[in-house]
Amino acid sequence: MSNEHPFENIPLEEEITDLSEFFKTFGDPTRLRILFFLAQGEKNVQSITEELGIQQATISHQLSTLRMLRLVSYRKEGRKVFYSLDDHHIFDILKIGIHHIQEGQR
Amino acid sequence: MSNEHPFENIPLEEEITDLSEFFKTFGDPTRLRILFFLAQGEKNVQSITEELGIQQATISHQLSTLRMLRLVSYRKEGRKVFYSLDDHHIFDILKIGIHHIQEGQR
DNA sequence: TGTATATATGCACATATATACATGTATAAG
DNA sequence: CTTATACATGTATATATGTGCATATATACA
Repeated sequence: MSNEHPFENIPLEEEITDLSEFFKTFGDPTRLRILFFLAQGEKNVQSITEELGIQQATISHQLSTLRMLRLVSYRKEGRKVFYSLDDHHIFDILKIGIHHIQEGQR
Repeated sequence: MSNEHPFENIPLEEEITDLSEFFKTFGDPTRLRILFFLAQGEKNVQSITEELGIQQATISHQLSTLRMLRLVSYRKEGRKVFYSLDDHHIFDILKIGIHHIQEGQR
């Protein structure tokens, strides 16, 4: 995927805006923890809360952000709500990020 | 790259922190515009300033951020400074991001 | 030396954002 | 209908962040 030709055309204003919102969503430790946990498979809110040891309201707020930016999808089952990563892009970006970080250890 | 097994181990606290800083850097329209421009090849500060039509000081501030997070590298030539994308990861992440955005048009 | 050009940096400020606390809504169970 | 459980949402607030303005540094050139 790398070392190809640059982007055919520089993205439009609107795309830049959307894209920055998209990436911004990865830019918070709590949200990243949620995403990495979801990378293990579908999880409900309670189990996320327990895993991260963070207030339930905080988790819900962040899940709301993740939903809006389409980083996660969800499914209701009774009063539980199960979240999962929205598509493979999310997984790929996390992987590349980790690689970049780990290669950069000085 | 996608649909593989989840991350072997959930990243360490420090990796999460570094990673969120890394992604946060993509989460600003001005920085994204700089990155997309640099994806076309090495550019000096002046040309970036002209391309984006933004204050020189603002560009330098953002380049400083991009340098610290190792999204760009640079090279001095006389009093000019030429910036370029640091490694292929940066390019790849931008590409995946664009794909995600463009697929998501409702 | 002195001046112009290219870039970086310090500081201030307005805005954005993450979290805590309280409360609302929905579903299940008795 | 009442109570408990799972989750979402509203509001307030402290902190982080992007940008503008002024100024500093460095290199080239006269």
